[in-house]
Amino acid sequence: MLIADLHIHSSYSRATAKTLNPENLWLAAQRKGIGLLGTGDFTHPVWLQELEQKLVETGDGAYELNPESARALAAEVPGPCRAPVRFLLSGEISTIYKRHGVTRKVHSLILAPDFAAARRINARLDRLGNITSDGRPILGLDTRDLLELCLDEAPEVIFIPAHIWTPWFSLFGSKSGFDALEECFDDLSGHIHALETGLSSDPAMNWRLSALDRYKLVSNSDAHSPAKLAREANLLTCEPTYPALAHALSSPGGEGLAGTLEFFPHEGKYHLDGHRKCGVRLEPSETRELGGLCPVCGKPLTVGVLSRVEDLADRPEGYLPPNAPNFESIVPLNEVVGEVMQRGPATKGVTQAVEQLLAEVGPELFILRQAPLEELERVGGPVLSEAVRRMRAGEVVLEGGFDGEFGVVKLFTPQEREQLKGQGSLWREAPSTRRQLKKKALTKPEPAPPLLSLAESTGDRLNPEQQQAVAHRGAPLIVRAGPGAGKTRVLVARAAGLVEEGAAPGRVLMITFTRKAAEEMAGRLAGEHPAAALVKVSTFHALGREILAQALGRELVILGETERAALIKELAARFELRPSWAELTLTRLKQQVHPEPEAEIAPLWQAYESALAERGALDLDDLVRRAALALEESADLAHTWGARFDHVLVDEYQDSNQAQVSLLKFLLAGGASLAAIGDPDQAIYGFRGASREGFLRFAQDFPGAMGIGLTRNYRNGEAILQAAQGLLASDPDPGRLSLSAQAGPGVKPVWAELTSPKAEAAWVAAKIVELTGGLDSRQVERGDAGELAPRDIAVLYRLHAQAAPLAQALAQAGIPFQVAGQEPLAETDPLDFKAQRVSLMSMHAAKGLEFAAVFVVGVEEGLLPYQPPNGEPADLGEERRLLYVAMTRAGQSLFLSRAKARSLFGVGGPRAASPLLGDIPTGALRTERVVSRRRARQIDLFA
DNA sequence: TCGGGCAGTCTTTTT
DNA sequence: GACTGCCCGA
Repeated sequence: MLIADLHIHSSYSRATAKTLNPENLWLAAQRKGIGLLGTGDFTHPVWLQELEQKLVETGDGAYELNPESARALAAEVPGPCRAPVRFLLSGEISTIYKRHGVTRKVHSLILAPDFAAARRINARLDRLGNITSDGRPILGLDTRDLLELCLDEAPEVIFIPAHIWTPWFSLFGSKSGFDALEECFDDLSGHIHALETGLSSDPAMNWRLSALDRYKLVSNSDAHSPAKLAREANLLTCEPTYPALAHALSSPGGEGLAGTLEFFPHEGKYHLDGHRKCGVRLEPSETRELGGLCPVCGKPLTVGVLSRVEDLADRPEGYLPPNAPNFESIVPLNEVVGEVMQRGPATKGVTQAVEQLLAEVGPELFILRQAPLEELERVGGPVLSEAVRRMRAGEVVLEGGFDGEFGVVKLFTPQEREQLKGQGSLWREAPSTRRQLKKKALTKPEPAPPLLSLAESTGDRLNPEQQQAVAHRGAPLIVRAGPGAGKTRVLVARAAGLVEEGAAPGRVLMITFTRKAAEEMAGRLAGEHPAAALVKVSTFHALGREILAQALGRELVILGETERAALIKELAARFELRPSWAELTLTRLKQQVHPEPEAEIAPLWQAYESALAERGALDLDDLVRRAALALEESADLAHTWGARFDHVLVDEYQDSNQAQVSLLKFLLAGGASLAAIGDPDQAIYGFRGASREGFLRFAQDFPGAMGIGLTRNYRNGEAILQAAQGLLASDPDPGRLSLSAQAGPGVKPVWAELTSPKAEAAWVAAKIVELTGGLDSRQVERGDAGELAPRDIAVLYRLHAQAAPLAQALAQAGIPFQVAGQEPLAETDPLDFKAQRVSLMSMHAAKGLEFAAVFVVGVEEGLLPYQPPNGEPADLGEERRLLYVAMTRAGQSLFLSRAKARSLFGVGGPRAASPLLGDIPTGALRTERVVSRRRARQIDLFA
């Protein structure tokens, strides 16, 4: 019989023993009696490298410690324990992602057939996330997609959902799992053959689900230290090779896998239900009676494994399937001896006694399972043999674990201990009074924010104003819509409505400002109505390009951004002008169809234009302007494009500039209808020639215009909206709409002041861990868990230069993230577009997006409003709107923060809070006092 | 013609 | 703080 423990961790995983290296694993495996051991953490490149150096292949994907090391270490293995140890490459991956609107956190055990396959899988994972920060990496990837990736790289991969019943991180977990395996793995469900039952459940509990009949049940230790190896394990009758194991775990018959060694499930940390903080432990029936709520704090209970099994079970307790594999419940030897000696399982005396047993009897699992009781009595005394007998017979006293608290298994009653006292060699040790473990006072966690509806609008129905905007026909329409008012929804519904009324979809034009917005819009249109998918969606730039290409009869040569900068730099030097100023000024000029360059720029303007002409090239800004010019110059062209569309819709109208409006007028010349939507309070592209005034001038540009206001905000909690609207009040506008929050009161935005950008980044990372409900179980067990997925969270900054420390802190915390606009450096993976991560992006880039939680960092003087060194004075109004945009991205939670000192472009020193902060009404924010970590540790020590 | 040293510069974005 | 471009000496 071969004992296999396939799920362990290395020292490269969080909260694991530093001694977890190949040599110590080899030693520990023999002491336990394990013949086949997973290496753990093969996804960690450094660990994998160490394994490659220290292990040699024995053929068929199994490895052993190199002979030199084995010889050198042999003396350290107690004689009766010496036996061969084979390794298989194993690892665990944590996926955290949103599926069907619910945050899912699932752990998967993966066995790779050989080093080459492990490296292939790692190469793919490396492109999708951070696999170096932790031996058990966290990826924002759907578990199904992870399986697909593994199958792509190694079709023979063994993929096992890990500890399937634990509440926080598992396939069937009550907090973030699924009700059926197929919900998780979809079309790839057939590739799953085995399930890991975890410490808190045993096979008997799993047999109660007929849905699991077709799966092999395996048990592993998930050890974080050598001592915990094989606390659960598998009994194999097959050869110690990868293919043999793969066969044993997938063959429909029983061959190969004879059974498992199990914890008493009660001893697991999540067997029963309850609240650790409230001291409430409940049986499943009690939980049901209480409606799942804690009788002390009233919040939802942490529902444990037993409850969860009962919820999904379709068979009664005690059901025994035909040909049920065997399983044995065991208690770790140091716990057995600890109880015999009335000492803690990790105390010196117990350790010595265990050592003696290993040296005289054999490996731990042999002692627990097979050693003759007489022999145990001879070495350890009658109490020990009686303890082991009871364990083998299942005569134990159990106290179920709950909400992260381990359960207790007792072999003796106190009276028995008295009676047995004084007998046997192990018993001679004087019992010490058990020290009461002093529990650290838990910091009181903040109340969990009430979940707000993030729905963009009220279900399927449009509100009356939205409806009016959709149904309006005739005169040009301008819709002024605050954040979260359902702009996109109105545009999509309007376009679809026009098509349904009989408009030819190809003659309906939807204009956006970015390609991303265009793509999203096209997707939404396709979802709304099959014919609406044919509506033309384009950016102003793409449209200009199309018009110009037609006018010129050829494809355009467009000067790249770097070439343009180089050219301007060259010319600026010739005319003794600052290149950055020249670039900006040229761009601004080109936002008009007929620019009038002022004297200072005129020579450069002319030189630049002739340089372009010489190359037969255009720059980006030319696309719209030149298209408008071409339409002015050619009546034919103007006629063609004036008749091209029957309906034109424009998104984000506050971003349009004079050249774009001019182009728009040409498109409407043949009588097409116009509907524009936007929010002048979100005009943040003044540097590109767009101004809020352009929006307010709509009625002059398009006479007879009809205006509609959308005032119901479906995105932000009321507290967030109030703070944001308060900010704007410093910039009065009689036309401004007063918005009403539909999503409930929500919680106040948080304001925090940190000492440095690094401290600020660390604070953000810690908050994100909280919001996602912890990324590992230790974090989860600390308190109330948030339920956001990484993709629900964004960190917004004024300058890209702020991204670096944030990225570093998030990487360190193992949070999947992406920095917008600087991805193409690394090779992209086909699964990249599906990966879900925390977004780090500029406030500008965040316009039009929404997130459940938003961090606005660097709310500091000089940074917001940004004051460029020796540049023009900042446009306070525009920067205020920028902060407004940033704040209104947040649905549930908004965090504003600053560093008290920051060095920007080399100049360091203290920095005040942003003057814009003073525009937010006092009381609209909740200031969070942040204690630095060093200080916090001191307080902790003296408490 | 090379390279070391020094001064000047540093947003936000569109195909 | 990091990069570029320019000047100057060898």
